[in-house]
Amino acid sequence: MRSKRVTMKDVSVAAGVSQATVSFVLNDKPTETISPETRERVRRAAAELGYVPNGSARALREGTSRIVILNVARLPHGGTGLAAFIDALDAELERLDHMLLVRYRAGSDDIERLTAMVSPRAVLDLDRIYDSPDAEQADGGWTEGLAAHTAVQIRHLVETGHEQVGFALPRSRVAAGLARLAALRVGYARRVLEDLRMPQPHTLTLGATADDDRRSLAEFVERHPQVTAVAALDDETALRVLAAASALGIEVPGRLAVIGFDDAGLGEFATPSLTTVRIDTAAFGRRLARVTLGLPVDPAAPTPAAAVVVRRDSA
Amino acid sequence: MRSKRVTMKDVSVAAGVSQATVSFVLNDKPTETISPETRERVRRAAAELGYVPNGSARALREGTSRIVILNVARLPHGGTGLAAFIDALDAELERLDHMLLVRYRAGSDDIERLTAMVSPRAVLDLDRIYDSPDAEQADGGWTEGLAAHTAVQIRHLVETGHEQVGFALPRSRVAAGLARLAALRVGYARRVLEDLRMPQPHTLTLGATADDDRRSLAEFVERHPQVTAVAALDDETALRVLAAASALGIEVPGRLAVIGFDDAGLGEFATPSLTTVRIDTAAFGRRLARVTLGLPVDPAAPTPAAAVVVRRDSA
DNA sequence: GCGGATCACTAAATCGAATAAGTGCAGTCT
DNA sequence: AGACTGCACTTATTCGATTTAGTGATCCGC
Repeated sequence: MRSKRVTMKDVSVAAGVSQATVSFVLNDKPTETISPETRERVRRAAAELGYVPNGSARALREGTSRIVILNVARLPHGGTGLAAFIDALDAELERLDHMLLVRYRAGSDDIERLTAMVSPRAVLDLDRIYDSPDAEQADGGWTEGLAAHTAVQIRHLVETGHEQVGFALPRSRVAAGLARLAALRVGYARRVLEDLRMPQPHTLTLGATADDDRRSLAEFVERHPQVTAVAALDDETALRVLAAASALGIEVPGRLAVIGFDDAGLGEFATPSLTTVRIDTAAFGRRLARVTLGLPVDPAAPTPAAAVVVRRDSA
Repeated sequence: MRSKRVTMKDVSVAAGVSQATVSFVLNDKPTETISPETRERVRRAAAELGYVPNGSARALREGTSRIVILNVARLPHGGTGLAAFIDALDAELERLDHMLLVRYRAGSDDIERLTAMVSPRAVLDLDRIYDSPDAEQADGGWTEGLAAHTAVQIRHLVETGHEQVGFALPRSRVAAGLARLAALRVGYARRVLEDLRMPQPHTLTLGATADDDRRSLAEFVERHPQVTAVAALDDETALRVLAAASALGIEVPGRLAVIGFDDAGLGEFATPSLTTVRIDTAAFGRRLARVTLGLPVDPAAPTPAAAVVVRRDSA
């Protein structure tokens, strides 16, 4: 029952040509001249036998496999933006005959092991887009987009009349690998406020438990009574602010408006329901796929991904 | 600057032996007799040059790479149990000189592509433990544990005096790939209740929006007034039940107790805070790693992983 | 002191694909 | 007619590891 893998040799025998010819046909080598009839025969034989190229052999010969690794420090808590990003990246890579695999547990030594074991075409980093041998700036517009999207979040607060805003971060998660992302977000928030000639944000750092959150928030509102709205790092953080506010009797959005980031699904079910920013990361994903493989980016593609405020009750 | 990869040949030259000898030494081939001095020389040379075996070459020769794929249908929403499971699986595989990579986007054709491209040692499925060529029942005690853990969840409700319980499922997620897991959980719940000579559970299926949830819950409590507690598929589902109950003015846990599954972190911050089941999945992960690679399972290892009720306010 | 076993290795084949370097043949140019 | 070019392929090498089948040297028994 276990029919062994079909190799190029099998295809060549079936088509009555040499193995090299099969390779030329199947890879559409433009430098080689193969007659249309032979091409057809080879292709048919390959299809009939169900030939699938062996990735290991290919990787050995070419020096690099057709695998792209996405490095994620910790298990992500499903924001829809992240999911869509991964989906799109994956789909586009698949179209380009590559495959996306995700690696948890970052670490520099890990990347070395990874490189040796799978010779990936590139290693991307969710947090910091990692350097690949092919594309120096394999960014795909991510950070650029991050700035734009942070602007959408902050601007919503300003446009709804808030003059002094805060930025909420979870301490534990920041330590666990979101440090860089958090720093970027805070930086962009500062810049947006500067551009709008608004005062800089105060930082609200949550703790490890619900009690910590309450204490932090209580202290925060007391220390900064002029702050009437907070933008959170993500929806989970925002939901924690909501919970703490509810426990403290702080009215949301009356006394304090709260806005999340990267709609995570659960926000809709909170009370008050969470206003957040929904990001169309699919375009990013597709673009990053091409950039990563060193392909030209379709200039007609919509470059600046859309981010819209999902306006619910909390802001 | 870009010093090319160190190969076995390089090591053999440095150690003054043949390439075959290097392979024998580095892989500790028991059938071969190599003198201690030579072994030492080879090892030193390899260490000095920083030799790392090429995974592609190895995979080509051996027919299978040292990569294990964990197939996850959709982006998971970080339960701590899942995270710990993945961490432990990963760590143990690393100890055994293998590597865990995660693949989103399941699908049978995908597995074929995957097999061809990376020749993984095994493909595991978060939902259903997938068959690998080596281990027929590469289960690692997962389903067995799932039964035990579901029992812990249900028993908590029964022990706190509830005579008729419900089981809450999200419709959308069930469709999106948790179908099998959900079916297993419901099945185990039924069995536990049967064993306890309690009535079978009624199913509460949530919808797509907060409004749907409210309607579903309102109908559920009206139809089944005797149900005083619900066990949820996971924490996210439980939090949605909590939100709907709060909106409907249904007292939790007074009128309806709610218990989650696989402590997801956010439950602590809800009001009322979510009672849930915390699972020690690390032992599973380690065990599964060994089973997957066809290694004997350490009999001294604690087999039945512990699951404890994290008792908070909702049940 | 000579056949055979054991030791400590080495040479070479192998995995499957990509590709550089040929090869034979038809047609073209001069 | 002979050299040359282009076409349609094939042969053979390569990637880096594992592994089988040797190969000389030493040791053992009788």
